[in-house]
Amino acid sequence: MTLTTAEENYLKAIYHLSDGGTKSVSTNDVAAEIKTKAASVSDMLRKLGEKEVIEYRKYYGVNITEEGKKRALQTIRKHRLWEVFLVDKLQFAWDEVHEVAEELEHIQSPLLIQRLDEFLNYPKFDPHGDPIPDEFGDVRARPRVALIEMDINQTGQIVAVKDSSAAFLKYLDKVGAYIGARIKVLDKVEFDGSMEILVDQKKTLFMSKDVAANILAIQS
Amino acid sequence: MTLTTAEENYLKAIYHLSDGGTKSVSTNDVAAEIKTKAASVSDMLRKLGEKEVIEYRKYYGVNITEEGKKRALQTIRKHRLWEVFLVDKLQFAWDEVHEVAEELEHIQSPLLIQRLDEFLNYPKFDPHGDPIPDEFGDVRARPRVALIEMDINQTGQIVAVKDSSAAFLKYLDKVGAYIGARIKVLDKVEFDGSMEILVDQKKTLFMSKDVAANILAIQS
DNA sequence: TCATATTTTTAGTCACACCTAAAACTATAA
DNA sequence: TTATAGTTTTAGGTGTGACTAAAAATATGA
Repeated sequence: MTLTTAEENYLKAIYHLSDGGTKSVSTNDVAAEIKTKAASVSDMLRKLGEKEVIEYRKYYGVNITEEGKKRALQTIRKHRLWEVFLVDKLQFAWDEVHEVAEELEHIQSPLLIQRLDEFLNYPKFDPHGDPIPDEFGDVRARPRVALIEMDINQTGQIVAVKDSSAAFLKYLDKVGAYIGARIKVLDKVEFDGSMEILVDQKKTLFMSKDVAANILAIQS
Repeated sequence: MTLTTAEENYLKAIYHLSDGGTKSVSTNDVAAEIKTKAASVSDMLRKLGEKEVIEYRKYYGVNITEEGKKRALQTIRKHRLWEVFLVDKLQFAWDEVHEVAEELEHIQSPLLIQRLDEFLNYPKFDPHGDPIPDEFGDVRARPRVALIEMDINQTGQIVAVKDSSAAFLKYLDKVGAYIGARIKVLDKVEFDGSMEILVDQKKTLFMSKDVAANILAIQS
């Protein structure tokens, strides 16, 4: 059973909205994510239900099935591998890759993905720090905390952002933060929750609590 | 004005069937090439005519316009660059690349193609020896050499004969050589100048130096 | 020239993925 | 509990790109 490009996109959206299949997702939520109308979503949910990649109860939202989860993870794997390719091999900036990867992820060729994975040396994380599922859909999770949760003098490494909008990525780039940067919390201002961060042992960065809440790090 | 994937495929087919825009192409020929029915082709030709990438006179076939030629060459450029990528970087065999490249060629991102071209070191020919148009649609024609001038292990494609007498053409036909055949020089016998040639990756051919001097090839 | 064969176009359908408008259902709060 | 607000579905329609069947145009040959 094959899925069309549109169906793959719906399934991926449902997977993300359901936090990896742990929550129900409403029709309206899917419509907002896909940027389409609720009426179109109803149609599609009926179809995805028939294909048994979701469980669909009218008026009560959807849950993704095991098969659906597997399919969604395959698409996510392809998306993230292509992102690594674009950044590592074609010198794309990390905020330029999403749209292109969105197209590339629908190319149908298991051999292509296998060889691409090999060519990229089996990367485990994409340029945004998100984990790349293996061919069986298994993900190597890394415990991540929002930067704002870290204590003074703690060290770590930036691994991801919550809000990956182009605007936010551009901002990070401008101030000199990036996925992979080694960081140390120099100060937390109690008054407004803002933080002072040392980046790569040399650059000091001031950020509001809103920014610090959007940056995810692993602690070391 | 943008073209859909289907429209790009039609345009590419028309470009090839018309020998680069030098001949008219019939509805049935297009149908055979695209593997669809003549009725579907009629519909599409009307649409491509409206978009002015072909000139369409009902019942009299189509001619590709300058704009159409440019569009077709862009698609061909993308197809061939992806083929180079698949073979050179992902270790695909030459006969495994076509279907995947057929999908990849429709990805819409000028930056992607520019960077891919750079990454591949601006290749001029694809793995089948076909020339890769530059971003303006210009193609570098390849100098022809007599087969006898080629070295052992060199690959290429037969493009013409010097002596085009019926007798010689008949002889070529009989032994299985033809204009367009992919060849590889397996051996050159010093004693009498005769050659051993692999045709289309499967057939081995022995020919005298007189025959080899009469066949023109491009090298790949 | 005229009947016939071949090619091509038109007419009418279908599936897909979207839309708007309206109806149906669920949730909420007085 | 009942009116109403919000959500979701249904009904009906659109454009794309395919299809079949039938009509129309062109080509061919006695």
